[in-house]
Amino acid sequence: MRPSKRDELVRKSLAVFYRDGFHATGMDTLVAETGISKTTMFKHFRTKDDLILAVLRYRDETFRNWFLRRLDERDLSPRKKLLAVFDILKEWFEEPGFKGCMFIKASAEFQDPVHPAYAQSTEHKRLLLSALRSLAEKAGAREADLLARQILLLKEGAIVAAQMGFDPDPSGAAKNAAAVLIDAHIPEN
Amino acid sequence: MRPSKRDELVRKSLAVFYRDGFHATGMDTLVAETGISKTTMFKHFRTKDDLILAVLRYRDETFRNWFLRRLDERDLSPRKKLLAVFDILKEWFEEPGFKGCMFIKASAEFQDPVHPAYAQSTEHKRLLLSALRSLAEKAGAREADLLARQILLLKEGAIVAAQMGFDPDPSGAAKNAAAVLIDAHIPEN
DNA sequence: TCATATATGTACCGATCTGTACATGATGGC
DNA sequence: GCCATCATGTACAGATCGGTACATATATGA
Repeated sequence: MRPSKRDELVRKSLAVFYRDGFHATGMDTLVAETGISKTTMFKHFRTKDDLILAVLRYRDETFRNWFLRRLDERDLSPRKKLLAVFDILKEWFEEPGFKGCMFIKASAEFQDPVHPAYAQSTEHKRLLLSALRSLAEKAGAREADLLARQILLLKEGAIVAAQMGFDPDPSGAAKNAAAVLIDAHIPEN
Repeated sequence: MRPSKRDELVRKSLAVFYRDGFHATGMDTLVAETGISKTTMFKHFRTKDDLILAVLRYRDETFRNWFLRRLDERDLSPRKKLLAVFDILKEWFEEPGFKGCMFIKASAEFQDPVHPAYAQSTEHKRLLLSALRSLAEKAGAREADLLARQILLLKEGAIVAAQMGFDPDPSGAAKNAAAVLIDAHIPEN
């Protein structure tokens, strides 16, 4: 397996960036924490920003795959899947090293809309939104787009609340709210 | 007026931190952008972190005062005030330099729960939540605490959506959702 | 007018930042 | 065994980081 060192670098850097932030993490810290030499790093990525972009791409793939796969594992109706979103969210929040959403944080540190990290972060959310929209359509929602956007708003709000710790049970409150919205948008069967 | 220079420093630094981020803004940048000498800065604040904390305190005061005052200006019932939250949010989003919530960003850059900037950010949200809870109680909500938390989740989600730009009308979608929740929680009169 | 407090400009400290040069070591295919 | 590739360690460049020393204004109040 040729490019395994590169993947290892991306995976391990992700953990450090996620824990400590992007600007706050120097390349020397990455050397110390990943055990990969600086020479090798700059051979695979021309700049720190390039590495950050690769990390974000990797995060988008793994997180989105995990999330959507987790949704599909359960053999639920589209309607119930929309609710199950918040059960999966709860699992995530309870993971030991949970520190919020990497893309929210990336867009907070790279605010310039022209910066690729910002664009990448927005794209991640758009892809999730599109998955939710398709679920809402399958569930027969009257205004599928609106419902999907509202569920995404609840999800993002819950993530922020979980990260900042001002709500005792963000996923629970969000799930309860989502249930009310779903009932309002989808005719009971 | 003795401490006017200090206030000026806080106000002007806030603008730069808000626009460019905390770690990404150096003290030399602050000198250039505020026109205040570095010597003076370090006479008023022992460290950069101390300045950041003063900025966050100032932001908490001004933003929360602005938001709650704006709510009270309109002579609405508590129920309608809960909805008006999202009209005020919309105003904020449409301001020229809008770049998201300073406290979400602060807690993203200073993730250590022990860091005072993190604590300060959480406190800001708690204070807003408590204002919403008191509104929900006055409105006669069955589960005032839950309703307030859900409205706050929608608000935070809308802020993230507005900052990242993945939703065409975050405040509108959030307001619509809030209306449904309010109707579910508060008996129509 | 004199004393005190506050602000400024410049020059600098040591540490850290991203990124590079270069010589050496490991690895694997033929 | 040989060669090309990939990884490593060290050492460093040039810029920027947060923070300080010090001498000089500038303003205020008695």
